[in-house]
Amino acid sequence: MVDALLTQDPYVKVALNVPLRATFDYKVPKALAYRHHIRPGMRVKVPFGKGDRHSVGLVIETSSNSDYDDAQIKPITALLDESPILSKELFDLCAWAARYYHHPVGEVFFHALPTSLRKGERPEFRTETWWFLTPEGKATTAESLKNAKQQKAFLEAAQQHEEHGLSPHLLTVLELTTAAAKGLEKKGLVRSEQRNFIKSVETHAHQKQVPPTLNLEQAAATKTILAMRNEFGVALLDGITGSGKTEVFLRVIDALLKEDKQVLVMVPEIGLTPQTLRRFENRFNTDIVLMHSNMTDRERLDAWLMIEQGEAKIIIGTRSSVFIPTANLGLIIIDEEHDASYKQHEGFRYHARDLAIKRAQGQNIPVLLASATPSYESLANALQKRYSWLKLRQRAGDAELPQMERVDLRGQSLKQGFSEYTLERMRQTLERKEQVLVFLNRRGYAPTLMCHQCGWIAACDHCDVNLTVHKRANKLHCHHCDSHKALLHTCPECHSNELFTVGEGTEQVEGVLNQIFQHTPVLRIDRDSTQRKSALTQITQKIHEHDQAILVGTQMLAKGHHFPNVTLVVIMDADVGLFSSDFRGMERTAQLITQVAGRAGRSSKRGHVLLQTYHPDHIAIQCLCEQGYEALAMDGLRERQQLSLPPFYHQVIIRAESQQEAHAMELLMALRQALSVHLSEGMQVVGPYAAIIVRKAGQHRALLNVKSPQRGNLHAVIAQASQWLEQHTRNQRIRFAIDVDPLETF
DNA sequence: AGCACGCCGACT
DNA sequence: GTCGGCGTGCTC
Repeated sequence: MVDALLTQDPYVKVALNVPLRATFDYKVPKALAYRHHIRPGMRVKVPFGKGDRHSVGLVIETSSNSDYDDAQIKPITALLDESPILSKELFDLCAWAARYYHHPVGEVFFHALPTSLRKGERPEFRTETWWFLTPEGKATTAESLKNAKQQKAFLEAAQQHEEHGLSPHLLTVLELTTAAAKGLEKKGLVRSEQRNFIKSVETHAHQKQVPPTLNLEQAAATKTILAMRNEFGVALLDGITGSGKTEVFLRVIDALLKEDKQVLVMVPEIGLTPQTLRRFENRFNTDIVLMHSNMTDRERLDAWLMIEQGEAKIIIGTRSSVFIPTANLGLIIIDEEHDASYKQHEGFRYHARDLAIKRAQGQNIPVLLASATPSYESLANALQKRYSWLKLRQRAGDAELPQMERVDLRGQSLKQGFSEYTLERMRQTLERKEQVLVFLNRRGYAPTLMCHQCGWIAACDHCDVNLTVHKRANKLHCHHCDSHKALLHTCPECHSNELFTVGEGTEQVEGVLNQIFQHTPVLRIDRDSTQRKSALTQITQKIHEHDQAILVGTQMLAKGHHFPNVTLVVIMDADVGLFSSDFRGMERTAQLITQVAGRAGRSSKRGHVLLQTYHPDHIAIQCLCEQGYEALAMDGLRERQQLSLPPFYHQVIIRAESQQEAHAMELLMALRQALSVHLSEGMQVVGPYAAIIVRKAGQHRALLNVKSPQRGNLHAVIAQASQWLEQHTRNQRIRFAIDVDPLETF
């Protein structure tokens, strides 16, 4: 004990959940050091700030000395953990992420913890009361309690479930009351026991299934992945829609479960459909834990503990589950790896795919990236043989790939955005009792409201964008800051009442199609129509009920849902993204079109895709239609290399926001000046330039783009920049953000 | 991020 | 006279 006292460092460096890049030094009280061994990864309660304010902090390191004057250093109030709450691997991952993304350490560490643990609660399961029969209860006949009906029923149930006891779940199912239980407890016939809440096996919907036979490609992919299973490595499962990627997942998971390993399956934010979950549940007779944003704090902590203690073998989660602690992780799968929702867009701007790879490296396990439209980054890695490239090019059940056809809109008279040819093809499809999917990535009724007399356009008061017309809600809505106001009928400038809409959104298209195809149900799938909890399930149900139907929707349609009877897909505006100011515009559009096109013609019927375009001869549109996504991506990568763009060059964007128009820009100009002496060969600084939408939610936004062919010197410069920014934004009302590997550059 | 400190307008 | 508005500065 005396030895422990001598070896314990007198100071600890603590990370707090504040947006500050510093850690804070505290003293370890002798009494605490005598009883406990404080180590990195443990939570502590510390005084922080004025008054007797306290915060929860995480010990980063123990230290024999401090740069601070000993008199100013406060002692730790309490030690909250007996052992580190973060494993060595996760601790290192967070520390690495804080450095890589130049984000305040404390915020990174606390981001990795469920809310209740951030607040200092104990990492314990919620307990629940179970009821058991006592020997006296066993000897008593239920009949003797006929005066107390509830107690009689309870005792009978307890006798029936003598072996395992009565769980709260059983109590509800059997309609038993706790009042009865307490009554029987008093009589000494039953006793209660507090047990950890663990997702109950009895609620599991497992049905034994015969797994389908794998085709040659699937079998080869499965074999390759399994051969990688004992060491770090990345495989890119590049499989067209319908090629059976999920079946490959299931086979690999099955093999790992047999070795008693855990598998983390990451899915995009909206990709977590009940369909996906059911598919896993039907296959595996093991607990599957979900981690997503709609869970309560309590549910989250219980799931976190189940995974940490190895009770749950399969984890399906969104972005933040990359930080989930595991007992024996064997593989990370990232489904739809190209999806932008893996990157956090504010605050701690990490990319879950990239962090997953880093994590796997630290734990020496493989990663499986999967997509029908892999990101250019991953394709580049596959080309350079850093990833194993596993291609699935065959569709299950001999289904043919959808045929892509361009519809030339030039000189055509359009009916609310549809060419006569498109409408005719829709008619034919519906007559065959098949379904049509119309894709338009624009919500609302129309993107613009304009005055016929004076040309006034409805714009947002807080952002530099036009307001979107939502006719059904009778509102003008800003899709950037979410503000809305009542739909106007007279022009506020010239008071004419000749206001008209320009362009089409899904709401308008839904209405138009309802008029044209009066006997066909038209169903809309977008954020507005699926806001209510069960709305999406209801809509998909309706789709399956009818033979003919038209689905109208935004990119929500591209994610995960299967519509087996859709044989025609109409892309209303294939040109968005062709002339985008963002270099990733083309990649995004190609992914979206390919994903939506993949919804068509799954089984015996071949699918057709119509791309309405004003640029049928555009090289990209042509390439996508005739040669497909991979060919277009290869062209795109060549172009990226020539233009020194990612993934060949690395980028960091520094964003600044200020109330005052010029402040953000001036700050970044000064920063650029300050950085100029630190720049090395090959580095470029672009900007500062105003954001495309300069004003968003009342803030004026400017950005500075720093590029380099090497990561090392780029990070050195950004470290300088972050230090400079912390100093120079201290008293001004300017906010800044560092975005490493940004997905958006405007 | 919080929170306290501090210096100027309309009110029981 | 004060209550409170949120600009400014600091947290080991």
